[in-house]
Amino acid sequence: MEKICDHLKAKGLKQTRHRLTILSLLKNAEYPLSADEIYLQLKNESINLSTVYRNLELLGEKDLVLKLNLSGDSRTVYEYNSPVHRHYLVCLGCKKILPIEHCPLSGYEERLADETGYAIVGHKLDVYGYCPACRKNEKKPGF
Amino acid sequence: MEKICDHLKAKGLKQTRHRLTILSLLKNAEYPLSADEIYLQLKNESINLSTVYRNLELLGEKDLVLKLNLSGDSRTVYEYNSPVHRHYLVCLGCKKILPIEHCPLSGYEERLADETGYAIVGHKLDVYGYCPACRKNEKKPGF
DNA sequence: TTGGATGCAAAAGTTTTGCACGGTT
DNA sequence: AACCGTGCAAAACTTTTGCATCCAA
Repeated sequence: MEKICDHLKAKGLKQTRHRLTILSLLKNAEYPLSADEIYLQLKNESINLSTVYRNLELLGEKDLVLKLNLSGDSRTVYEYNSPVHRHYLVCLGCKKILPIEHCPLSGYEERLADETGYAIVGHKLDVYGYCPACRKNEKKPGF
Repeated sequence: MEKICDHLKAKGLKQTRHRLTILSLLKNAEYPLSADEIYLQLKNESINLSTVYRNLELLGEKDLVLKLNLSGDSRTVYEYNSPVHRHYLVCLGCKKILPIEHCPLSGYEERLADETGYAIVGHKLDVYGYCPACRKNEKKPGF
């Protein structure tokens, strides 16, 4: 929790109650959350949905959280930007999101930068499939 | 163009004027298009936006087009589902989308399936950076 | 002819914004 | 005190849906 305060200070952001709560919620989340999910978890704090969005936007600009768009979900989801970047294995049946521990793309960005002349900032990799439970139920893709 | 008709027939879909136009537009597109972009390009055909959405949804269910959500854009974009799957290099400055020709993940899905017990259906990889032109202008990420 | 396709309008869902007030530094 | 943050309401934007009509098979 001290660390979170430090992060905010380091980025020149005020430490408000809501800001701290949102960031801490994301830091402890198992998987990325949408603005609305964050809002619902913080309803008892009497926070406003606009405040959630405004803080997520700001935290994103300061690189404290990442803004993601995963397939099959039109909403934007947010995750704490840990120094170790993560990839996800998304179940198309039950929508469960499982972090993938190691990145299979080490070294690839450098090669691509050489080929294209782009300055590569990062990448996003999501893998889709069906978890063991959903394989049994033989659920079909919701597309 | 014959091929497109065949695809529709093979999936048991009626060949309507709008359906053919949308699919052909996507097939020839250099990069994925949003529903609204498709609508604007087809305005002179006096098509309705709902029709665009409904067709995209249907074509997606039949695996003729893919539904994508790229980072930095909350809209859903659609691409023709060619047998060769594609990845994209997205410029965070000018939003240009460049296809990446070869997939750096061959073999990875099998390994992951073994590790997790998931049935892997596919993956999505997008790489983000700044194109040579935007590197000069030193544009900042729009987040 | 019949079921799917379409246009139109309205609704639903998500995200942004204006403005007045309140809180942090 | 000054500036940023917040709540509230409204707007903007994206996507879906109900219903009457039209069209492809």
